[in-house]
This record gives sequence, structure tokens and C-alpha cells, in this order.
Amino acid sequence: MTGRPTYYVTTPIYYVNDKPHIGHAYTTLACDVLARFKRLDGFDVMFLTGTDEHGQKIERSAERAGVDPQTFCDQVSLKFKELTEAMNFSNDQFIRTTEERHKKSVQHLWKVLQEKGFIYEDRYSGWYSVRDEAFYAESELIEGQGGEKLAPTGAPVEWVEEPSYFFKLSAFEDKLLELYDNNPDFVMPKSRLNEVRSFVKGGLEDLSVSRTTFNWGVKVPDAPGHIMYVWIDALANYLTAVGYPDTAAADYQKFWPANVHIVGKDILRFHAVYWPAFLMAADLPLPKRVFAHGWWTNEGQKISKSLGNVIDPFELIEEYGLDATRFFLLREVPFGNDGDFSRRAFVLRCNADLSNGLGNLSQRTLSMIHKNCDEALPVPGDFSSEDKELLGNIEKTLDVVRGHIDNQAFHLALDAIWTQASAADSYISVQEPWKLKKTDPERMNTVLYVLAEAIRQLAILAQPIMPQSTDKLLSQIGVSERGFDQIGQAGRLKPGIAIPKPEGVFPRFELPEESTD
RNA sequence: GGCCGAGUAGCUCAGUUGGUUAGAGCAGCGGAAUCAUAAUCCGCGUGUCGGGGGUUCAAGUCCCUCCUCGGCUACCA
Repeated sequence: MTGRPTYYVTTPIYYVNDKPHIGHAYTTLACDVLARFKRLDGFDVMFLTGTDEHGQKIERSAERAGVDPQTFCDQVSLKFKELTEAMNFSNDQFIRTTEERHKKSVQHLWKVLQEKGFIYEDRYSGWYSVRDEAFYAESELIEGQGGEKLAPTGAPVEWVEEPSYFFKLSAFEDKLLELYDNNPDFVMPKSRLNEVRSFVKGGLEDLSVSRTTFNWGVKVPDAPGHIMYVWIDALANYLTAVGYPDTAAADYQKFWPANVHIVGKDILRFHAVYWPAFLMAADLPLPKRVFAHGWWTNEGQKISKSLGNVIDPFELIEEYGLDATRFFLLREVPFGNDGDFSRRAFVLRCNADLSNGLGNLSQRTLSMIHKNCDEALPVPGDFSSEDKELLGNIEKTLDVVRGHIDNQAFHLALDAIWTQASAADSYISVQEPWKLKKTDPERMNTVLYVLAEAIRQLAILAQPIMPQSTDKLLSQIGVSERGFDQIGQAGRLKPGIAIPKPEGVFPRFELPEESTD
């Protein structure tokens, strides 16, 4: 064992009833940045994503598609895998709930919960639509012309009961509240913790965790006809991936409990209430944090399939390139807030920060070195106080960024890096290396060296967000050691290395035409 | 309906436990520079800090009230 610190980050598993959209890309992107950051910071990282493939909806979708459920899942799951490649995600695993290892894991967890007395058999009742083959909540029902109750789809519903197993969620009310009180960072952002807490305070009902009305799912052990229903199956994927039920497994030992589950705000409750309750019931350690992020709107409009304004991440990458897309999504909006995706904001943001900012900074610097220093990094003289100040501030930025990353505050982390890029531009204006070229070439060499150093470190810091672009930048200045331990003195550039004619890394975008309104 | 949160410059937002002339980025305007992806640098904001009332020597920052917006209020993930 190396003794390196470990870090386990997860995305939700994505339900294969839907194609990948911007929301999926966003969630996984956040996790990818966390994972990349921690790896560069010396951590042993497990980054997990995957697909949730069970349930009646899948069964029916497969039927409609004229294929068996497994084939259907294989097809859709593949699309999510393609997204991880298209977005350059660095997940260590891609788990699927239809995998044998997961079925074993969930069935074991079930048995443990049952042995400990937290699962019991009863009857589940609710409003059921035969036509839709689905249960509806009382609040979802609409009223027909004669005052009769109808499903939101307009289908008639009837009150039905079926046998079901229940999880004693009600037994965990106090323990959960205690958890939130003792670990105020367990749910983030803070406003979400308040919601979760008030939900629990409002009282918890036991949870129906099995169904008999469909077959596509994990079988309940020793209970013919019963299929596990959603939560235990889905949430347990986080355990399965590290080896559960083999708690002696190397990965389990290293990575459980998870450091952070990143989720969309829509599934927060399941992660912040059900999940810790399951784990407490099974006597397993709890994850350190559940972070719920917000939703994107599209040009100010709520995104919905019926409006037809769904944002396709593949198209986004096609149009703007991958790294600009990654940058925009995490820079534009505080993680945890809802945000608006607009062409105008995208173009303004990327042009200002990427093309005009970091891109131009490196372009002008490397170009000067290439032209004026025999296409090689010059030997610097003694550093002036301005030199030391610029580089010193950049070195300190690692700590600042680390702090923000540990709070999933991506926009602040990026802001901190870009503040330094901006400082480097100011430094150029003050130093005026183009004048030094004639008046004091020695000093020009030092200034250009300092700037190359600034670029090296800024690029290293920005790697988690924009792996491809920073790779190009670092390659242009011959940097192969790229971990955060290279920040500062340790990784100083060696004078004499070749600096080829630089190529632009961040293309400029055109503003969309103004709509006339 | 109930609970929670938010309303600060054109836009997006920062504003510690109340305390000197309320800040940043972007957009806009003016100037400088010319190494660079017409990029960069410097300078420029008289904002009813949602409305009203109150506490205080002092309130964007506390209390009351009203208005507006948003979130949560369980078994679709």
C-alpha cells in the first residue's frame, strides 16, 4: 500500500429510459473535474458512473422497441458510454445494474437489511392505471368530467393493493436528523440541507421496496414473484463498484465510504434520506457528502422534450469544441444553482476567458520567445520583486483552488485561476518586453521566462477542467511532469528547451445574431 | 395552503459576528500600447442595496409588515 490518500466520487446511475442530455453531461463533468483534480493532487481516485437499467418502464420501452429488455439496455447504456468518451470523462468504472456482480451485491444487502429486522412484508396500495401499467400519486391525479379520478395521461385509475416488502424508513427519523446536525456538510448546498431536514422532520413513512407487477429487475431473495423496486437496487451500485459484499476487497477497503455523491437536485432526497438510512440499517459507513446541483435552462426557457429544446451534448461539442463546453458549464454558474445556457453567454464567456484570456496570454508570450530567443526558452536573470510577486501569487493559487474544489465550488476555483491569468497580462503591460528587446535583452529574457513559468503553472492548474487544451499548452513548452507537486520551484522550466511557433489553442467564436425583440 | 430561501450597478453576482465615501466580472464609454487569436493594459458607476415602518450613536447587514420570484411539501427515475 502506498498510503496515498483516497477519493471516491460518483455520479448517479442514469436511467436508460432516456437519451443522454446536457444534464447527464453536466453531472458527470463535475465528477470528472473532481477526479482529475484529486489525481493530480496525489490522491488514489475511484470515479464511478454508470446506468440504472431495471424497472417496469424499461420493460415496456423494450417491448415497444420490439427487443428484449437486456438488448434494449445494452443499446441505451452504450449511448451513455459514448457520452463519457465524447466528453473525455476519466471514470474508472462504468457500472450497470444488470451486471451479475450488482445483483449479488443488492441481494446481499437486502438479506442484511432483512436479518437486522428492517424489512417486512405487507401490502402496497395506490392508484393504478391498467392502461398505463403504472401507479400514480394522489397528487398527480386529475379530475375527469364526471369528477372521477384520472391518471395524468387521462387513463382511468383504480385503487389496488399488492403484496410488497417495506423498508422501515420511519425508524430512522431521529438518526437522520442527528446526522444532519452533526454533519452540516453532509448535504450541500446548504439550502438543500434545510429542505432535506424539513422533509425528515415532517415524518417518514416506510418505503415500499418490492413489486410483483413486473419482472425486469433483481429478484428478492427467497420471495418468488417479488422484484426489488428502485431504491435499494439503484443506490447500492455505489457499494457494488468497490466490491460489496466483499468488504475485505481492496477497493472497498480503500474507497468506502464515498467522499461525495454528486446528484441532480431531483434525486437529492433519495441520496440524502433513503441512502443513509439503508446504510445505517446495514451498519455500513455513510458517505461524506451528497451534493445536489441545479438545472440548466435553454435561452431562458425551461428544457423539456415537449418544447423540443433539449440540449444535446454531442451537438454542443461538435459546434464549440469539447474544452470550451466543459469550461462554460462549470465557469458560468455556481455549482448548485440553476443556470441559463445561452449562445450569447457562451460566446462572450469563452471569448473573454479562453481566447482573449489564457489563450492570448500564451500566444503572445510563446510567440515572443519563439521570435526573439532563437526558438528556445531563454536563460533568466535574477527575479525582480514583480517577477516574484506574479509567480508567488500563482503558486498560492493551488491552495485556493483546492479549497474551492473541496466545496465543489468550481466557478470560484476557475475564477481564482483566471485572476492570475489576468495578472500575467497586466505584468506584460508593465514590463513591456517588446521594448526590452532593444533596451535590455537580458531583462527581456527574464520577463519571458517568468511568463512561460506563469503559463506552465496556470495550465497545470486548469488541467482538470480542460484536459485537451492544457495538454496542448503544456506540450508547447515541453512540460511532461504535470502533477500539482510541480507547482512552484519543483517544476521550473529548463532554459534551452525548444519553443516552436505557437498555435492557437482556444478559437474565437462569433456572437449569434441578435434576435429582434 | 405550510415550511425555507432570494430580491444589491444594463447583465451575473460578492458583500464576515451591524461601523469610515456599497464592491467584482461581463457589457458600455474614454485613453494608451502594438508582443499577441483587432487580442491586451489603464481610467470611468449620483446604484431609492424590492416597498413601508421600527431598533440603534450607526443597518444592504437586526426586528415587524407588505410585494415579487424561486425551492421543498415521498414511492417516474
